[in-house]
Amino acid sequence: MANFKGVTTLGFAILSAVAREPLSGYDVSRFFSRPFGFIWSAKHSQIYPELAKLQAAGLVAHQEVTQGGRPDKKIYRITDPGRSLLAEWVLRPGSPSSPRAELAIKTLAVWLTDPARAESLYRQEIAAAEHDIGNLTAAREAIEERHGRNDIPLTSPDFGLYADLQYGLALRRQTIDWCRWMLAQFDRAALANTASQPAAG
Amino acid sequence: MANFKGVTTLGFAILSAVAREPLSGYDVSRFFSRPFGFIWSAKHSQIYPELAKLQAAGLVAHQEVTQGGRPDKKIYRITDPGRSLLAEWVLRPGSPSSPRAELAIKTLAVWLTDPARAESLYRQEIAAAEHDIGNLTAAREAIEERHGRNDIPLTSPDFGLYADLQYGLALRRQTIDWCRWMLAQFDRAALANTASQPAAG
DNA sequence: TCTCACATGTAACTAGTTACATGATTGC
DNA sequence: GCAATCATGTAACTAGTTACATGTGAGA
Repeated sequence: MANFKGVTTLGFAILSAVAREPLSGYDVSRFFSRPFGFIWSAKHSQIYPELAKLQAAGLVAHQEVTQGGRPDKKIYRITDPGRSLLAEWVLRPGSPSSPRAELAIKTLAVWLTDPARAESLYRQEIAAAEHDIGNLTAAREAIEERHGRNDIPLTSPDFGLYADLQYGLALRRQTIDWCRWMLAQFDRAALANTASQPAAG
Repeated sequence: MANFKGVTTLGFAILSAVAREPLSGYDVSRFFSRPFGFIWSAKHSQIYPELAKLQAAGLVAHQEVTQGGRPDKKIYRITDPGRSLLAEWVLRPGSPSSPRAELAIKTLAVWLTDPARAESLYRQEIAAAEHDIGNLTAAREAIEERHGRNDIPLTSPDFGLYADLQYGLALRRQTIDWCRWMLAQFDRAALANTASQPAAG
């Protein structure tokens, strides 16, 4: 049917999240926006039906929690078969996934446009990446407070998240470096342009 | 209807490709696998219908080429309205796109598994990234031969591709660094394990 | 009063992948 | 003989996004 034994990649993503700690659908949805959404994202409209499928397959189970004032919620936890299947899937060799970066497409066609106006594109990307770095760093520090810095036990549920935050941080820093390189290209061209024309004023 | 004035991001990706030089659907399809597929990918089943839509909108035009032996082909080139629309789209501020890295999900759940067996996951990713780097470097060198190193004119159709290859290379190198960090985490744990147990033999 | 956070779901649509369909030429 | 490259398309399906739908409590 899908990725591995009838479970999709999204299914395994959700399993990985509830394996760390029991979560409601709403919690899973939040997890896949901040902080983890920088690495993998999903909307609640996809999450609720997927949780139902995982439950039908016996990979998660839920417990209804009645709350005073707030709406009731369903707290999902992973089952033993769910944990086994997840552990099995993790060790399978992965298929290469292709990124879909809109900025890369824009860059491909940037030679058609005015460099001075294109600059803001990369400045905005830098600002967005810096904002993400703030969030990722905060999440990472929260984990470092619970364990030692660079010393999270490999068997701790925090280990995977810590490693992924590390990955996300490196990616954003990388993006910033590249955007700065792009801006330097634009500046180089602007300088060459100024030099070839007699200074006015 | 879609992204900008009825044209989807895929449509703009194809427009960006044919803006560089006239291409057949097959050529576009190849472009979105190697070398550019490391940055944005699309299958021919998506490309042929999209080219037809772009043509219906007057953004590209094709010319049929009869070939001896080989099947006939349609060479698409961008039209003036196509070029204008693309240039306009490029300068629009972009929306953040979310990556979907399977390895990141596996990493989130890696604490459930045997570290010694998980190592191969990261070794394979390193090998794949090194392979990609070879391809990207070859493509980059082909451009550097036509222009100077780090001296591609901003108005050359090659500039955008060069910048994107640069981006792809940086991303793959980044991935390798992170995978090595992961392997170091596993080794650290293995060493601690050995140290805590009396040596046998 | 209005927006935001909490909380769960469905419906309609768009985007992307896999599989089907056809056919010649080149190299192993 | 078999696989790969060239060449273009369609059909069926899966995955993901946007919009619809409902309701409470807290704070500005």
